[in-house]
Amino acid sequence: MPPATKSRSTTRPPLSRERVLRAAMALADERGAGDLTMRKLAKELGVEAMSLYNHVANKDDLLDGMIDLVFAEIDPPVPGGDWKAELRKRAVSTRAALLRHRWAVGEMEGRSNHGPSNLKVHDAVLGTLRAAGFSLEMTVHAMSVQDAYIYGFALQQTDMSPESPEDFAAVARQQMTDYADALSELPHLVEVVGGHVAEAGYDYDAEFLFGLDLILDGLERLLP
Amino acid sequence: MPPATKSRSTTRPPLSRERVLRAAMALADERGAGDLTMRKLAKELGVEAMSLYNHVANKDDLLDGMIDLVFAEIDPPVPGGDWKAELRKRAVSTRAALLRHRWAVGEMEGRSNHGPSNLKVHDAVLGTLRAAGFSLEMTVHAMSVQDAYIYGFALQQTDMSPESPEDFAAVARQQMTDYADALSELPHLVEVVGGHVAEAGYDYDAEFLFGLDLILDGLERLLP
DNA sequence: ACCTGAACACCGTTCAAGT
DNA sequence: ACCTGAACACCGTTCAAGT
Repeated sequence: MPPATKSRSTTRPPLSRERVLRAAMALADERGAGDLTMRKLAKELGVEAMSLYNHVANKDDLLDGMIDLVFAEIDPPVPGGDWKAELRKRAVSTRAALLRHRWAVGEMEGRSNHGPSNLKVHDAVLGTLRAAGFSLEMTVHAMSVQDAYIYGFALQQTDMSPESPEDFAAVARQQMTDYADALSELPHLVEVVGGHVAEAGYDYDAEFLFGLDLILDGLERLLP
Repeated sequence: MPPATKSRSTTRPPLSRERVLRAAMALADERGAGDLTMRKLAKELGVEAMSLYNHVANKDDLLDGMIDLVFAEIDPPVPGGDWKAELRKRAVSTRAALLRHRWAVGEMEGRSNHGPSNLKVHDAVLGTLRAAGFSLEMTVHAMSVQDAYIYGFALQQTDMSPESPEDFAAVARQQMTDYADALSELPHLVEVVGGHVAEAGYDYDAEFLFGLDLILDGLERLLP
């Protein structure tokens, strides 16, 4: 038996950037970005707030790191394969990651430091488009429209909370009675939401795929 | 001359929800959403922070109101006209409003109270699609894909700061040297950014219209 | 009815001091 | 090298008190 050094072996493992980022991600996932605080994060790690600054430069650096962890979860497309299938897979995988970490899309605004995982995914997207035969110019267009759509859809989905088509339908019905007074000026909203969504519901997955395929089909038509 | 009542006529006009919202919008436009603070907003209005609570319920209510002011600036489409032209105009006008108020898109996440101007624009979009001949189901799809694209594009544009194609090209060239060590693993990024964007630049307006027309053309093809 | 002073329970971050 | 206590300059919001 080794001599009992003044050991603190039951103590938490030492802090590291990795551990700080992981804990921050877990905290934001559970309680939302608004509740992510240097002080609360430190408490979660059994440490004082000021210790975090040994591993991240500041809160912005922390968020940059967290966001790149989200990008690390994305399945990058493989250049040279079936380009439409590969890009479809990447889009679905990106949306899934943004749904697992709902705080992410709201924090992406204004951020200019793209992390390595982000760059890796985008390199793969560009490579897939080039291998499919798109010109340099068209490759830029094609990535831009896909990214805007994917992030924008995720932004909208964090907007209204009901998740299942059925819940959505219930909310739609409720709103029809809540807003009753204003509705005389909103005939088309009444027709579409009251007459369709309120009974058919709103299926986020199907809705996402509709737009995604519309865009991918449109791009295919532009191939030389 | 009227009797000099104990007047404070040189005083600021009395507070009102309208005046509070306008001042908040001006402050956020000038200094960004991060600098919008109940205390700073009050100072701007020559008043103490606590007075604001007579006109807005809390900061969230303030942001709801500000966002609806942004929607009020959007040119709604006119149902029954040339549907593609009308929806194109609405998309361009939405992007312009989001560019004038760059804080807005980042604050839209998680918000579930849609204001009257928001509802009015969306009612007009739905009406335009219905008048064009889209089914109820397809109308929902069509609005969803357009909104996702418009908001997502705005989100991306607040990401990287350079505005003109030339500035963008300069940044692209700079990045090619900054990231030099990582670039051996990012061949496609080097090809596209280094070989195209670095000299042609990146034109946000043209880029936006490319994706917008791709989507509108795709929708047209789905008309009965 | 509208405004305010003081207070409460928080923030991110710096800095000198500890081990 | 890593951690911390105390402090600074802030936050949003409540509440009782003023006019």
